Amino acid sequence: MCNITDKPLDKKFYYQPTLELAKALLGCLLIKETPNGITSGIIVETEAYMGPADRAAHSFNNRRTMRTEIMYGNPGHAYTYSMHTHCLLNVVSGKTDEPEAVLIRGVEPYTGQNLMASRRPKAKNERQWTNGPGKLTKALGITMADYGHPLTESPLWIMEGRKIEATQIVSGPRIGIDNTGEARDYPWRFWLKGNKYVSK
DNA sequence: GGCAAGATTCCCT
DNA sequence: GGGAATCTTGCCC
Repeated sequence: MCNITDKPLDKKFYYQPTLELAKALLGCLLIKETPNGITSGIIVETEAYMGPADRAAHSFNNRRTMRTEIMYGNPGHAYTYSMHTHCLLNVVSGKTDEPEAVLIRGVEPYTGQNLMASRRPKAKNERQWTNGPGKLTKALGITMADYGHPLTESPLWIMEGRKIEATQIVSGPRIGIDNTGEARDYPWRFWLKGNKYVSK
């Protein structure tokens, strides 16, 4: 399928429209290097957050704070967000001053399974290592320290992975944003049909 | 400084 | 299915 020593995706990859990027990221390989070793997973589930017009987005109505600042810059950077006891990973998209992002909600383990297992002691099976946005960051060792990191460089990057046919991609409403009015129903969540590492 | 809320996960009344 | 866990951010409710 692919070799982990291959090159990261070029910066140009991130300059496509956010909804296109959310679909293009499916099948790509997300890689994280730590002192303990290297882990990677195939992206199987994403959600698009469409900036100022999207009530569910942190950058809704052009809200600009220390936390959302990275989304106003160039695409292709990591937007990590701390949620309760967990950390979530987004890929910044949209050009400068277009604060859009794609949330990574699920990956399929590819390399470093032993390390993932040790980082996810509560998981009862392999599937529970990475079938959720907070789980996959823990399994891969992604933390708030990765905020703003360019996804074209070590130690956290994305490269081409599995080829995905358009017919394998399914879309539907996003998850966990029930109190955001009409934005709740937008079909901006994308996943690979039948993949068991999809969160729901 | 303080407090409320949150794109979640885990465990149990 | 419901509530606790427990950290960061944002705004002063």
